[in-house]
Amino acid sequence: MTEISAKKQRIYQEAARLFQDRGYAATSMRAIAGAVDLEVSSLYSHIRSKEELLQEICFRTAGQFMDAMQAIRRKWDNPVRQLEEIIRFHTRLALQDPTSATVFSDEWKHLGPEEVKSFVSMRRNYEQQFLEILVQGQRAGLIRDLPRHWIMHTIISGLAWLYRTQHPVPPDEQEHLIQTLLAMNLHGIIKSQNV
Amino acid sequence: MTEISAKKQRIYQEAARLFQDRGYAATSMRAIAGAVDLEVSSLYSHIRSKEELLQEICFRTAGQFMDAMQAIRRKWDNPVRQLEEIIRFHTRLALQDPTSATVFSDEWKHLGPEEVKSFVSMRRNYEQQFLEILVQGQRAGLIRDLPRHWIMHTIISGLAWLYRTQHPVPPDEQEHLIQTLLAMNLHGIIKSQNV
DNA sequence: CATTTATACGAACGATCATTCGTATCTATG
DNA sequence: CATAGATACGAATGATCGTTCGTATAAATG
Repeated sequence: MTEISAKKQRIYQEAARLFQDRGYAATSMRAIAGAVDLEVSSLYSHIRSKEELLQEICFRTAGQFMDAMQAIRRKWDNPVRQLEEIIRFHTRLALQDPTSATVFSDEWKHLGPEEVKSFVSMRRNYEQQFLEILVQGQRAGLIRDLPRHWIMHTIISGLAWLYRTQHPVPPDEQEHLIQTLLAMNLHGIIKSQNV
Repeated sequence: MTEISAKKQRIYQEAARLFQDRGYAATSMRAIAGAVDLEVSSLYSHIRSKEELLQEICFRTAGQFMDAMQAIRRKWDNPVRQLEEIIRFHTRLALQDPTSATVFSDEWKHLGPEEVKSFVSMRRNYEQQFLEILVQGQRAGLIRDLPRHWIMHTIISGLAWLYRTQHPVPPDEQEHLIQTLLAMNLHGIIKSQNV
């Protein structure tokens, strides 16, 4: 019944790729149609509108982030370990689905007014949970007493190049990359330890 | 003679703001005209085209980055100090002109084909100089032997939230923010020193 | 085989886009 | 005052946009 046709999946995939390359506003339905070898009008046999494409990509990715955050907070109680797992998840998702990650991160502002409100609300929820982890880490004396908002934004923003730049990282380097990102975020890039 | 009229400056300023909010493609000349209290056709008494606005913003900001990089490399020879000054400059520019910084960072892909080539070439030059600083720091044993491209992208990307998110930082907090960003990038967020 | 259902298409619609043109007004200079 | 140049405007142009509609074909169902 509610089976997702292969063609529909293909449309979403190509739409995400085009949204990443040119941005939502600069991507025409004609361009999407061309990418999936259809005429423009034929697209509407599969999707309702251009904005539906954007909505699906944004909220599906948002759901993945929310689910991951919840799972991580359930599974571990050490806040530093939780942070590590969050960075792990961001990295894996960015490498596995960079186009969706970019659309999620950059193009959500082109959603309709009510969808934007819903989206921002989800993101605020996510950030709130992130901040709580930092609070716990600081209370436990594990994390430096730096302003938590600045820590959070720097960590999240510092991972954005993974999907924004088109540097493809081979799968066998993925764990090396994650270890490097963890080292940088947790211990910085300076060798000497006199802080 | 080559005096820049106040109205022209105003147009560039409002254009950058709109490009940041809605993106280049989704910003109409009518919206820009409305923001500076003009009719659309009147804009063309001051500027040549919509793309000229984008070009000016992108390449002016690119020039600022290139100049800063050159000045820093001339003034200091300690690579860690050079990195510190780069982070300082990114932060100051992001806080002082966040709209231009966003356009520079996100909207350059809407430049024409030849301008994109020129822009990417400048950015590659900048990144090359950044990498050289990291090489020197690693050779001197000051910077951890992590992959340099990953270090560079993480640092630069980790500063992007300063202009991307609309968190206004009051001027008297600016130095505190810079110190926090330096601490995070150089030494991480973890208290314990057993690495 | 007959009938429904899903998919594809060409043509067209109204809206909006960036830009141009002729003209009017305003400002500064002779 | 007269003239010239800069600035502002309304109207129009051609292009492109997302979407709809009627129809045709292909696939699935009875």
